[in-house]
Amino acid sequence: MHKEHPLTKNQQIIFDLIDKSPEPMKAYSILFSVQKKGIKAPLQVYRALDKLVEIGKIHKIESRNAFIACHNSSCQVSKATAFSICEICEKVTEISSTGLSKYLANFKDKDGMKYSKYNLEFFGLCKKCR
Amino acid sequence: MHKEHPLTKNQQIIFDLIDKSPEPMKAYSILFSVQKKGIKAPLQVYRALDKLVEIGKIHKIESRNAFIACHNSSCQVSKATAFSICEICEKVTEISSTGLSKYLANFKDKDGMKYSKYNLEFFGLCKKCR
DNA sequence: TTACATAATGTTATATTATAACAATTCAAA
DNA sequence: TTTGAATTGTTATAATATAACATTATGTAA
Repeated sequence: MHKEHPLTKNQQIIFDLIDKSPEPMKAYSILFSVQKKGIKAPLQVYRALDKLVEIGKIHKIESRNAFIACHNSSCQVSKATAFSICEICEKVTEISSTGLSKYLANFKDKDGMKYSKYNLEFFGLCKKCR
Repeated sequence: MHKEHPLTKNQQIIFDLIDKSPEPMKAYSILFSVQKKGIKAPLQVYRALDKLVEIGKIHKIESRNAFIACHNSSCQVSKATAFSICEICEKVTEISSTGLSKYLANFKDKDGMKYSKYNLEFFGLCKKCR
């Protein structure tokens, strides 16, 4: 369980924006959208993004350099992420599969080593784009 | 099975460099290293990298914006990649586990959808850094 | 061989993504 | 109420990646 720190002003503004977006948002597109609210510089955006990622409110889609809000209530989620990405329309969906997360959380490599964190990105075509 | 296209000059130079490197290499560090061989511009590097990724000779570590040579002989490997990454020393190892790759290749999401490609990055501490 | 298509190269410029460094402010805990 | 940590504001710059266009090499089929 986490202590639920309330978000700060910039964090809240940026989280709300990402949370409402139907698609992953990129940092400079976020910057553009929040300039009217007084967030003027890239660093202000990146700092909020870093924090939001750290506390698990958003995730970074590494292959796209973009951010989506987390809608998965699980605690572990910032350390164990999986997404499906449509290679045509770029729609991204967070995958929450107990089977998958258990499998990966317990995965051991050749040396018997377990890992504390993972990120998995699946690529293919979404229903609409098939 | 692939038809084995021989690499072009730039591709070969850049592949050799990455292949010899004990750690993932970044594009501009590659550029710096190959300037004495006549590769002067970022685009020349990125084009070779793109091609090498496409044909599966190297992989991109998305969370690090860096590239490593593939040492996995499997054909599928450019569409199905998994790595372990040490969060202290940044050592990256390609994971080749039949179990893992079968599990992921056959993974279906809630809608019963399968994916043509995936990339998985595990994070933790390597043996030396524990 | 010639000519055609395709891929690769070279080059300049620029777009995109991200962080360094430092000063000022906020805010909760001791 | 002070003090320490986190957050913010700001300017500048670093790091990563692509656009656009001209040229050169390579393979393939007539």
